[in-house]
Amino acid sequence: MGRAPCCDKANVKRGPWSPEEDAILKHFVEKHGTGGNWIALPHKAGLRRCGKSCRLRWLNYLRPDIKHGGFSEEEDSIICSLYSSIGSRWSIIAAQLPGRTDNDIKNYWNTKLKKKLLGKDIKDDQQTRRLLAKEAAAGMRFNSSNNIVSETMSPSNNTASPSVSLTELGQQHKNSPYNALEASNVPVLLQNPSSSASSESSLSITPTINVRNTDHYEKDFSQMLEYSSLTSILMRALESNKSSNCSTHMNPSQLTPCLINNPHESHDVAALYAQRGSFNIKAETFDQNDTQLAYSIPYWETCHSYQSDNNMWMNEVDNAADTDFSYSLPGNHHMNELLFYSNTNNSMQIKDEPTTSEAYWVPQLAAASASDPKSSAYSYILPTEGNSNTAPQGIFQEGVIY
DNA sequence: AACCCCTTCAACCGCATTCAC
DNA sequence: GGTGAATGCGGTTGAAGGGGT
Repeated sequence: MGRAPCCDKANVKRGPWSPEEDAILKHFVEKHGTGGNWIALPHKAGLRRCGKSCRLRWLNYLRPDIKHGGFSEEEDSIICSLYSSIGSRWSIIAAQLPGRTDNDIKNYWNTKLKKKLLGKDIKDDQQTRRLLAKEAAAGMRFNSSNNIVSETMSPSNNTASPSVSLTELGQQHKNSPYNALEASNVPVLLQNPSSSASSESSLSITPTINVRNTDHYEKDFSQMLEYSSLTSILMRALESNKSSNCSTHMNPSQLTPCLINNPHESHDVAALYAQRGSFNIKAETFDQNDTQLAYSIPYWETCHSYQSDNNMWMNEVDNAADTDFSYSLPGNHHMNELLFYSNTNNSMQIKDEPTTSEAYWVPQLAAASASDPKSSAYSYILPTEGNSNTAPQGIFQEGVIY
């Protein structure tokens, strides 16, 4: 047997709420709470409304922490960044903006923000997101230390207090194309071992997420060994927010698991750091002696991604004349898995079909020191192809805060 | 004043998921 | 495990209001 019937739809009032109805609902909820049952609430409160309507009215308008009025520049920025990354998932975006409702943000986006940012030549959602990604990529700048300054995310002071955890995100959307946010993956990587014993990592944009969970990396590392013949990989994401002690501006919700693959049996490199939407990437290759190899890509590239007509995620490099860099997403992969290949002449290109579909979470972390960015970069050495005597060796320092 | 067009945003709708039985 | 109500979400609608002619 199921539950009792919801409500008598023939006898409920519809349309705009009167001030009297608002007062009744507000008074009732503040005094008694929802009781975990919105369907029964209108009857108890003496309202001729559907429970669903009551819930909507309370959540979107009456509850006390609702922020009415115009959106700030910072809120605009967060909305744009998240929209370019995850699309129209308003509830998640709203979770980043305390006091704002998903309905609010959705309306604001559709009526104002989209036009304000992108002009009136918008044909469809896909174009919108692509343009936004370009905007975001254009917002990436280098400071004098050659570190990234993300102007578009710019949550350095973290005024947003997210109310949704990554675990919740993963659970809510485990079947979405973005299911790399699954709880089983994300919190482990982003967990701060030095913090409380909470099993969940808050979706916050704070430096505290940047602590390595070595157990996970060891496991990750061993998996990687099975598939890669890379000689050495260095991953780093440099950012300049030294004032907050090595914080990254990146929002964890935008992190992308990356597939590292080397189908060419050469010393190709796939060194990467990615977030959906726009991202900056620097690829460098080192041998076991930590000597930088000649075919490293010694400069930053600003890339941005977009969804192609056949729903494939593609990327573009802003300065394609310098580097032919690209990634593809095979059809049997999640959309947010990335493949990075390179040949050995300092250009990167898509080669053969991948030989593995394993995905790896990539350290999302930033270097602590602008003067010596390598000092806190994450790196590990992989055995050279054909040299089975070379013991796999991960190199990382326990407890290092990036 | 009347009409039209556009913008805004609260509310609704349909669907997918969760949950109680 | 099956069923159906409850809940949550995103897309859409339509009333209200403002501005222009």
